[in-house]
Amino acid sequence: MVKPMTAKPYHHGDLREALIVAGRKLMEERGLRGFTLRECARRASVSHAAPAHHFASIDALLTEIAARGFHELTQAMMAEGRRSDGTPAGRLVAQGVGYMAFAAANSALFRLMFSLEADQLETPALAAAIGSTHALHREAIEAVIPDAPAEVKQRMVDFAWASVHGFITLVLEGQIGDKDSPRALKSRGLAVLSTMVETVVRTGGS
Amino acid sequence: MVKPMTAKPYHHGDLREALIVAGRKLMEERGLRGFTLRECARRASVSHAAPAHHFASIDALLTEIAARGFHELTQAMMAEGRRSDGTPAGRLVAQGVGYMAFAAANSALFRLMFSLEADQLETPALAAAIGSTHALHREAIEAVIPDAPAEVKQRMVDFAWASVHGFITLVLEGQIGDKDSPRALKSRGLAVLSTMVETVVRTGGS
DNA sequence: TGTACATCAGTGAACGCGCGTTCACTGATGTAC
DNA sequence: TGTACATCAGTGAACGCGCGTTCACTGATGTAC
Repeated sequence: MVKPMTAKPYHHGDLREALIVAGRKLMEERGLRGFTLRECARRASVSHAAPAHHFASIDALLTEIAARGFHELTQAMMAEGRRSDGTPAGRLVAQGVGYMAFAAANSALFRLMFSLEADQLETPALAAAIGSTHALHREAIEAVIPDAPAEVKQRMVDFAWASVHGFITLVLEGQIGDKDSPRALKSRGLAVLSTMVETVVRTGGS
Repeated sequence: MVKPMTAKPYHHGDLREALIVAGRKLMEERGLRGFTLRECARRASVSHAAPAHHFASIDALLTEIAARGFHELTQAMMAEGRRSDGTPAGRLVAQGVGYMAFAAANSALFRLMFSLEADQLETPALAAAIGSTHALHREAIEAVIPDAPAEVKQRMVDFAWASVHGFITLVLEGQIGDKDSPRALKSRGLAVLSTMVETVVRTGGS
């Protein structure tokens, strides 16, 4: 008696990973509000009690998904940075473009990443992922103004991040450019980015 | 037979208003996640079915609370603006301070205000409240750079708002300065604000 | 190579929960005459 | 000034829902001997 190939094995293989993938997709489709463990299980074709073997709670799964998000965000920024003209200023702008593009393409995930509770933020894997994103941003700023005093660098790190994050957040929440075409919106974003980089150069310049 | 003064009247008097007030407080205490109609009713000392006479749904109540929030935000910005040195640049910074202070003092409400769905944003009362906030901000920018071309003004409106909103959002979400004292954090915020206003002046100056 | 057995990763039933909303109702209010 | 009556704003019971989590279980896997 040969089992057909389509028979589902009793063991999933890598349910943990499957739940993360399914959860991420669910998040994008339904938002945080529509995110449930049971639906994640359904999408992974598994009973709703199965996830308990891999995640202690729904928050643990969300935290893992957010950590992946920060990893991807960092990757997106790096990829865009590599595509830039190679100057420090060009790279800073490009990373900003990568940041905004990632947020726009994964808005629910992005929202999740920036609405985590304090206890979630303390999870080592997540903290590490966030640390990488921060570090990448800091490096890009420091490359633009290598000779500036530390406090100025810190100010510019805050400032640059705030303007990029603020702009795309306001766009995602419908506060900016809800009547604009995607093209017009992108141009407004680029304007913010170039204003930002000019400020960094001028403020941190020797 | 005289009824004691403490006897609850059958009719509430102004349940609609009471629900908004209770809801706002609940939002601050429990966040959006812990916000329920039934708890609002409980806090207004009324049966859980009573709110239906005043709000068609829980979202309608949330929308109203958000609209109040935008009103208060505008008031807070104006109040801080009046306390400034009277120069256009000083007023712009002061309004930014008011914005950040409001967000910090009402973080859950602030989060609600910036996580509204498209259909909620279309509610006339809310749209009007948001419009006032936008207008106030725009005026402050235009006063700083009255002679700049319209596109530059628009760019600076976007830019200034993005940097202020981005900074305080990142702080509230624990991404910036989670190890800082409130005093240190405020100084980082002020640094962002002064960098912002310098940029506006320089970019829009004749 | 075979077998016993511990461990792991699933299942499906059940629990308890609080929610939003609906419904028939009733007490209170205010207005027309 | 009094009365009938429509309307309004509450009540409390009920409905149906899907959720997270727990539990005893069982099938599958892998390892020691």
